[in-house]
Amino acid sequence: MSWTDERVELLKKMWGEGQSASQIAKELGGVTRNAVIGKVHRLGLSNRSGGGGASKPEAKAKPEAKAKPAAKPAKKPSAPEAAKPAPEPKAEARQAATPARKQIIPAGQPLPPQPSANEIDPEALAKVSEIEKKAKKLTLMELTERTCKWPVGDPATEDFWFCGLPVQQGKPYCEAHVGVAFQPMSSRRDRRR
DNA sequence: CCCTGATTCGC
DNA sequence: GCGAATCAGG
Repeated sequence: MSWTDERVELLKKMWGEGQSASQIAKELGGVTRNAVIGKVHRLGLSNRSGGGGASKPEAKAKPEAKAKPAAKPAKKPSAPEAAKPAPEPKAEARQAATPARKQIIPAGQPLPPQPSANEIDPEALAKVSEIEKKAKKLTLMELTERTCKWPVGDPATEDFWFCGLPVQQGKPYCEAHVGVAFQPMSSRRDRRR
């Protein structure tokens, strides 16, 4: 693929819209995000500003200088995550709803809380039970830093496994489980739907 | 690990 | 001019 006028045009348009290089590359097809970025630079629109006279008095001379002009408007408009986790459940003392068992988990690492029939958004719970069907059902040893560490079932039984779905970046759980793990305290009180 | 853009450098 | 490889951040 070559950079035809049309393709360059689309590139400019998308870049101007704040699309990421990978998105643009995907849209164009036949190119990688590297190609897109390279082109963007060659076109001289690395700085997403249509301003016009993008004066660049200084450019090279300092290969080590890592200047951060900073110009990140809003790349990811999609972020249905508003409420932040208030109480990080890192505490090990969080064993609420295991029916009646000595949930003595051998692992030394902090394990996630049990679903606890607490009061959680019905929706969130529904979501959980839903995804638990798709769960990878991993064993303790199969867990990685990229797998949801939400435990399901009774540790003292064969019927015990970890969710194992892809975690939400940063978090220890998948999206669904993050939902019930980090309850916005707001919805805790006076939550009726 | 996933992602982002920035830079380099052989082609 | 091109873009893979690499670098630097998040």
